Amino acid sequence: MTDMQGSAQEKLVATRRGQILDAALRVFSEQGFHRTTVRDVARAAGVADGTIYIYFANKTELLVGLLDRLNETAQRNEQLAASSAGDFRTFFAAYLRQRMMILWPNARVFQAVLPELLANAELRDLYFRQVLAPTTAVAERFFAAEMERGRMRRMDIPLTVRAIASTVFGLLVLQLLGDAEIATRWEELPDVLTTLLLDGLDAEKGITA
Amino acid sequence: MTDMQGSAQEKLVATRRGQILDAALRVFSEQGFHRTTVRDVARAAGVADGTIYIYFANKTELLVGLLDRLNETAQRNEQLAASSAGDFRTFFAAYLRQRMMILWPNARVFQAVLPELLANAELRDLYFRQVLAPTTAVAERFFAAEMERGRMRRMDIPLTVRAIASTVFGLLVLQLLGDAEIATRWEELPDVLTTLLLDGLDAEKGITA
Amino acid sequence: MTDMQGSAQEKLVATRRGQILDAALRVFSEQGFHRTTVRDVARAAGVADGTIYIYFANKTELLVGLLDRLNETAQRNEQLAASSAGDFRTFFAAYLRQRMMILWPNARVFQAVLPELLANAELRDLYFRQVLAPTTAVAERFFAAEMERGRMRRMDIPLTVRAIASTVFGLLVLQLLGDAEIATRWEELPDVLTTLLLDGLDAEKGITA
Amino acid sequence: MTDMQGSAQEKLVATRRGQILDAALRVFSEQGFHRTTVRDVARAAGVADGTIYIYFANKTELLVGLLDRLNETAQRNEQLAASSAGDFRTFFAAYLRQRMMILWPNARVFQAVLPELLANAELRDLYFRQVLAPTTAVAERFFAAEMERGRMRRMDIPLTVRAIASTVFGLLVLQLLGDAEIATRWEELPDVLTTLLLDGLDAEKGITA
DNA sequence: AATGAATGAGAATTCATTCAT
DNA sequence: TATGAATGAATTCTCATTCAT
Repeated sequence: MTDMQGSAQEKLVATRRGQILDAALRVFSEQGFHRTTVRDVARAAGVADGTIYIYFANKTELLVGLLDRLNETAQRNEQLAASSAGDFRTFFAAYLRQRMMILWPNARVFQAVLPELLANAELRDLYFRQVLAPTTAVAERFFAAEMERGRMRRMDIPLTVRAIASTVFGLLVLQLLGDAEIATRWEELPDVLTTLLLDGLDAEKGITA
Repeated sequence: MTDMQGSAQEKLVATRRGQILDAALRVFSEQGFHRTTVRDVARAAGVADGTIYIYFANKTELLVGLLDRLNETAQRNEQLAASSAGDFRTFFAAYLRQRMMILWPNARVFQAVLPELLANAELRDLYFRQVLAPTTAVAERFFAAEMERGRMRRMDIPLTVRAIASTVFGLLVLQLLGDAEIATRWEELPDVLTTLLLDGLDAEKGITA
Repeated sequence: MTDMQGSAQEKLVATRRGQILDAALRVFSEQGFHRTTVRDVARAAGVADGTIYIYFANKTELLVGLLDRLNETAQRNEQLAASSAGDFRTFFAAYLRQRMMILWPNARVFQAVLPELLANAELRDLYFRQVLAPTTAVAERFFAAEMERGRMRRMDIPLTVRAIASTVFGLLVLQLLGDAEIATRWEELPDVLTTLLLDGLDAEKGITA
Repeated sequence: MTDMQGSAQEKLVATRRGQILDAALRVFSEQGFHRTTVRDVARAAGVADGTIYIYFANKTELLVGLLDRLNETAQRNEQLAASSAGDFRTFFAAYLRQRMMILWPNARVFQAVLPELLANAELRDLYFRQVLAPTTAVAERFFAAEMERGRMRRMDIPLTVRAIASTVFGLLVLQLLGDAEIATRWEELPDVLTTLLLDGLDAEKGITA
């Protein structure tokens, strides 16, 4: 019984945390982390100021909480790409699309979190170690395998992987900076990117093919 | 004589402004805009707190000042790319290298400015209108011309231009987020990117060619 | 119950506001509004600096708060004078005495508030519209009625009313400027003023009568 | 020669001081002493910030300077009233008119100086000792003499003198507080006041006479 | 004498965090 | 648990005053 109480309790706590994080996401992404007061978060969550501190040690932990949820999303989807059946083009297109599908719905989260991530060394390291580095490592292994199998041109794997990740990530940042074209035509991007990154810009190639 | 006094005065003011902006760049990029106090900037610049306000209306104007210098750098180098002699590959490699040569030395500036740029809507709009939009427009015209001349594969110009810009910009951001690989091997990137973006990843193409 | 909690809450808030206003009155009247820091008020009220801002939007609102209390006092006593039974001399003596009884206990408030009232156009307008103009209008109506009834010499009502008000108000100001005679003999003033303003200085009149 | 240089010098200094005081009067009366910066005064006077400190020890001395000029005006006119020929009514009307003629052109000076006079104990004492007390003393002697001569009703001289002074002074303050009636009809006031203060309000007296 | 850049003490205000209820 | 009043450290910005030119 105590056990069941405990888990009901835990679920309630998780719900409350989630509710506060949702509020934090909303206000942080609108006004930025620093311009947002804990009171803003509390109001948005419909709780009192002090209640925030029952679920989070301090204001920064709200950001960490958002980061953790991002991390979970990333991890949940990491396996997806592993199913690399078919030819390289199919694999790559799927890979790209999946990467973008993770990023796009989290645009608001990035708007909320990225500024502080760039400015706060501690947070940056946390994110790098927990999210970026593992993701990069996984991608490197994928691409290395593809290259081994001869399905991909021989290239510098670490830099290429980072370049591809950057293309997607950079598009997100550009959009966060106000680029409307990217925002409105996001769904078209996977195809454009697939062509660009698989076939390249060079006309010679395209024509010969 | 008054004239010369005036210009000497102006030069002194410009020097002082520059000295303060240099200090702001240093401390902002290290601790972030919000964690840095005006006093930190003053100390770093070797002046009194109040002196800052002789040259800048408020703390945010320090950021705008850094942004303006970035803008000037960008504009100074905008013409360079216009010299598009030779074949597309040469043009593109030059274009890429130039883009990166602008960004790389300004990595610190971006570390200082980007977080606030992402978080502050007003600043964001300023940067977008003054820097991003014009730069994108110029690039679109370049690429459109190249495509017309048949030197480049037919592609969606707006999205492709943004994708390429994002690749470079995203690499910068990824590096700012702590990726050591990008930081240490930055000089190798132009070549890797040229291959990636001109020829693509697809082994078929590479082999057939 | 919620209702009672609410009103208890409100009473607490009103108490706190009053406590802070009392402190503000003390320190403002001693050192002047501008020479007094918010910290001074806080210390005098026995609260922390920040607490002031829970009850007042800014330093000036403390002054407005004092002004409002003055206003309330004035309004509460406005009716009193309406009971104009008896002859004109009785009415006038009562009127004068009442006017002075309102002013005199508020001498400190005026010391605190008047300087800023004279210097701050916005505040001045507020006070003029909320207190002075209505009070003058009421007085004009009283005196006009008395004149109509033939109980008072025919005179220019607006200027006479202002002259009488000024005599009382001016005595207060003179006392605030350091005149000890007025301060020590305040209670004798209503009688002296009644004689002066009803009978005049002219010996001829006095003798003939 | 040194002497003449000296006096030329002195005249120049006096002129400069006057120019700065005029500027101070203008800006103080518009914005109030505390809301006005030394830079405001300097700009209004058409000199540099530092120049102010060549002629005045500090900001408060500007106020003292204005007060001194007021003092001089008062003293210059003190004798005027001494010419008390004719009957009491003529004397009193002349006295009143003169008092008001001193005050009225100095309304701006009072707007500039009075708030600080009320708020600053030191300044208040200075003004009281240098201006108010002597003026009151002179007036008391005048009125005492008139009373001795039987030209004036027997009254409490100190309080009556203060009451009369307050009527005039209070009208000025009321006008500074925004009363338009007083401002527009100032010239009519001496007559109204003469009637009020000499004959009184009481209809009985007026009718019998 | 005049200037005005530089100074730095000081003030208003904000806000993360605590804690009694 | 939840509340929100209270706290007071911290921060931005102002401005009287100084002083080298």
